[in-house]
Amino acid sequence: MDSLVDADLTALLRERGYRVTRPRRAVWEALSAAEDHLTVEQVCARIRDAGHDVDTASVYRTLDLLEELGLARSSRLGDSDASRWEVAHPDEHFHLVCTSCGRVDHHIGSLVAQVRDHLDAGHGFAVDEVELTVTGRCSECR
Amino acid sequence: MDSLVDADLTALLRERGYRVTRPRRAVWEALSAAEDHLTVEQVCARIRDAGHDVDTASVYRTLDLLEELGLARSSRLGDSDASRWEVAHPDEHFHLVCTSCGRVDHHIGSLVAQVRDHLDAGHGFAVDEVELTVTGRCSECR
DNA sequence: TTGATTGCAAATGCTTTGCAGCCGC
DNA sequence: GCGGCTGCAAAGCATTTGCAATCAA
Repeated sequence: MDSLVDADLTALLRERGYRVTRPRRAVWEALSAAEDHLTVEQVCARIRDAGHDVDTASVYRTLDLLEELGLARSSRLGDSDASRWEVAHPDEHFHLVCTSCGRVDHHIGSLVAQVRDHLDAGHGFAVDEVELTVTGRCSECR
Repeated sequence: MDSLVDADLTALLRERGYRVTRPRRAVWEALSAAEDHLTVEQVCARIRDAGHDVDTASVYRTLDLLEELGLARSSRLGDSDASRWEVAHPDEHFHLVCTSCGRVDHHIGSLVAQVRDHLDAGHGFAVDEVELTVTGRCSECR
């Protein structure tokens, strides 16, 4: 699996004139393998667990780069003050944050697209990004 | 105007067993008078402009209190890392952030309610808060 | 070789906290 | 007067930055 993931990253980096380095591969692998959203600290931890060691500053720099490349996406979820990162999925989705168990679910649907269409069509606002976060209690905690 | 605004705050504070102090009134007045969203630093500045002087820490504490009372609302808008505060309007709205001029518009509509209904009805998720932020370019900047 | 990239450490900026003194009740 | 609140200063975190050393190309 890593090979495919790696191929994507490598190709994109080269294409844009960036170098393919170990920190960059490590961050990307940690992020791709993650089920949930990761803080920078968690990304570092997973890289360490995988036997590598990458400086926190480099992780920040790499995540910013991945975002610029369209491969990663950051959001501020819940009440924590640390940004959380995930792989940028092509489909638009939003987040359901449970205030009780802390779980973050993805919810894929037409809602985000509806917002986009609504604004594009009638309000002269050129939508770039739609960020929708819903907090509450999930089905298991309610 | 201030008198009405003040009356609301005073009554609510007393009711909940909190004291009515000058910093609390000053923060509330600054926030109520503001058209747009204010950072903590901006709240301090406006209070100073009004001839008072309040410590930043107290402003933070007061804003947290106002949020708990349901009078104020905070959000992280755009790319800035400082929270921005506004009076908690009873109607649900979302924010349109222009990445070019930085302006933040309120947009009132049924969209937020739609999201809420959608989730409440079919997904077993007890919605507490819906936060919707749209970034892009406003009609004047596009 | 060459310059982009990293690691390290220091700096920055927002926010929180401990505590002594003050002031609303 | 009592105890909640404030102001002050220091601490806490997440994030950024300067710079010399490193390493991909």
